[in-house]
Amino acid sequence: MERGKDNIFDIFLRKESVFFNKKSLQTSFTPINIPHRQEQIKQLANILAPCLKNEKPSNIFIYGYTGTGKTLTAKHTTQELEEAAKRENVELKVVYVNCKLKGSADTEYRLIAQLISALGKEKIPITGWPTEEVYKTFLKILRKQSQNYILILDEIDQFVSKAGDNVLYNLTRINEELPESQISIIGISNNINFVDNLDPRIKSSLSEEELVFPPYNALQIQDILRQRAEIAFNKDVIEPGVIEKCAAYGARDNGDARRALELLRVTGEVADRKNSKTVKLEHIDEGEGKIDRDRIIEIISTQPKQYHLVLYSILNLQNGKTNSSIFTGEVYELYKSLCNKTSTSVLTQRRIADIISEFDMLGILNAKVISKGRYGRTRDISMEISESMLPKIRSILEDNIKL
DNA sequence: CACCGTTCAGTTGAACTAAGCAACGGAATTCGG
DNA sequence: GAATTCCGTTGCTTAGTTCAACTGAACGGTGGA
Repeated sequence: MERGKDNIFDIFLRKESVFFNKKSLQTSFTPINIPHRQEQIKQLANILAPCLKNEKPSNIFIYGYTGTGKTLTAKHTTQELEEAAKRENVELKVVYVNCKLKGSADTEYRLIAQLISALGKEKIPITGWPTEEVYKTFLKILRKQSQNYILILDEIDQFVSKAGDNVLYNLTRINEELPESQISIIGISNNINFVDNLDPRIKSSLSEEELVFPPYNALQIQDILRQRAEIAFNKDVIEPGVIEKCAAYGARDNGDARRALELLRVTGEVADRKNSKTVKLEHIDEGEGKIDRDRIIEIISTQPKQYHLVLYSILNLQNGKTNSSIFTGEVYELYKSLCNKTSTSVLTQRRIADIISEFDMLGILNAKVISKGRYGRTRDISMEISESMLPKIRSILEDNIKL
């Protein structure tokens, strides 16, 4: 066969795209300058600056809703700081860890292990060591080089709700055992009330300085989108009003710039798929639906099998009876029979209750504890997912369960 | 009718267990002389 | 006899289990008006 002639990817390669460089719309992208966060960057820089003179900067706590640029600002500022430190010949190391990632940094042991692997080549086994030993290794690495360390702990609230605040206490105390180096912590949290439930000692040392990121308003999001769109799209492919509408979408959602960016990206993809030369307003509506779908499908399909069985049970129960509530007991019964059918080991009701409340936290279910009076208490469970997605989800689950 | 103790079906926290894993140290095996 | 490999033991984390205390309003009985 002649090379390239009938290759199915040729269509894809030759196809014209509205995108020039899609990367700038992805969440991982760090732009050179960050609009409407100059104030926060300046504050953060001021707080961190002392480490350029080998003094320990205060620990910092950053709050703000999702998509208000917390992570971006922290990364950007520390990056600049690192560069400045290099110029000034100051030893400085910045470590970023996202504590939310399930199974990688959601326990004390794993968080420290993550920190260690971020700092160097030292290997920590997944399990088997005493946590104390992991701390020792961590300290050893810190001690090896006398320098300043800045630890960025992203989504720290998620971590503490799972693993407790023990680690934070230990981390804040480490400085006492390290005369030659200093570590400072930047904690990032979406949850404003998070520090209130913290041990007062940790609270005071962790939030020596606090930074609040206000939500962006629609105009600010527009600026952000324009800046990114400049890089992301080809010239003149975006029709008037598109940016504004995407921005409005983000602004409606607690000033969430991330969602607005995502929407713009997905909208562009829709335009591409429709072979449209420009990104039109009507593409947004389609993008808007797709964005939620993608997110939920992503979450669901990455869950383990037992979770799928539970969700599938709930899905079926809801199908059976329209609009009346589903209770934990029913879910468990159906779940058990599903386990038998698929020859999966049956977990206890205790665990299933936990799984249900995890789904609740993920926003896939709505599970509220109610009392049915003399008929006990239970959770009132309902799906939080739009009707139109259910078939798709059902097929994902069925695929995974292998009925 | 208002009040109040009972009751149910889970919830929730804590202690416990099994499965994996790594390190340790002694026993068994290998090796070079 | 020293070096290396093997293997059982110990001690750890973690997901899940077991145990038991707790919960909160509907039910139904009681007494009062």
